[in-house]
Amino acid sequence: MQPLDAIDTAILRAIQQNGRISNADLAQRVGLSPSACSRRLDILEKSGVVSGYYARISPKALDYRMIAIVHISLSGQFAKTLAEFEAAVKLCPNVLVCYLMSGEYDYILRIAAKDLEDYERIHRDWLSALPHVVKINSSFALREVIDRPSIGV
Amino acid sequence: MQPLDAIDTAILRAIQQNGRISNADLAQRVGLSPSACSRRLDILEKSGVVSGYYARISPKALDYRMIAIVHISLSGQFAKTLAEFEAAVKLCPNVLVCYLMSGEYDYILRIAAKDLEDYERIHRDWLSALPHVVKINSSFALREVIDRPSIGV
DNA sequence: CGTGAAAGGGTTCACTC
DNA sequence: GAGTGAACCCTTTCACG
Repeated sequence: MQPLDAIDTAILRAIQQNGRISNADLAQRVGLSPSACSRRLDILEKSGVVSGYYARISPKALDYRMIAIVHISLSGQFAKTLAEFEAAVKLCPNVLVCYLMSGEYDYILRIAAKDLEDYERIHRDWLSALPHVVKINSSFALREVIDRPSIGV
Repeated sequence: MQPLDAIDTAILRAIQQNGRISNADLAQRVGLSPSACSRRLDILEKSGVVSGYYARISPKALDYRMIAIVHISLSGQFAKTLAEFEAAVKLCPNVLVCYLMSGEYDYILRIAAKDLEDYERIHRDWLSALPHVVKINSSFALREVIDRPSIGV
């Protein structure tokens, strides 16, 4: 991937804020003709810099008002242990993010729940049932300060 | 917000996967006429269930290969202390996510960096310079298992 | 990279069931 | 609420300078 110039950067910034902007408007905003802008965007999409377009659904509007951050430790780091855990965690729709980590805990999860009672259900029926888990540590978000879809460019 | 029926759910699922789907295609996919589909989507947007559309930029394509999870403790929980910290953290473009938390640490951050050297720079120039910080704990993602933009509907 | 034009498709009405 | 049909606007995408 060749480095991005100022115009590519401006394109990325624009479509990151508005994924449904038309090519004509985008071109005007970055100071390019529609054809040139379309060519650049095409390259950015085909090269994988733009990996897709998504609608953002507000969790609150769907009545998901709680965000929990959960640290999990497993009984070992064998490949089979990790694979089985990951296959199981992928089945839980409340898990928004899951990272395999270095350090004290093996996994960090971000989980959406409707309320504390809902979280208790998730904890009981999903988290505690995950294979190879030996330690679960939950904490709760009091406020969302930043939530960017990607790095600022 | 009134509860969503099966068609609303199907609409949300579709636009979550493809934010640039045309209303005509969307209508066909959920089994509605274009006009009815447009009306429903309009309601979903105006009521805030759909909070926007955005392009997903691949951090890897921009050469950001590292994800760090950082736990931070402040010297107090006074409103002024939190406000000053949050104002400062918002200025760092590498911070993708920041939550004010209950529990042992005050904040959890998700940070993108190009490599370890880049992360050291961020740690030195940004994190350590944030006001009121008394404790920083960094760990690194070995693998991204799940990263959903929103909850599955 | 910009211009211009052609073609194709999408959105959005008013109206009906 | 949902479907139909048509008009209008806009977008995309060429070939060429």
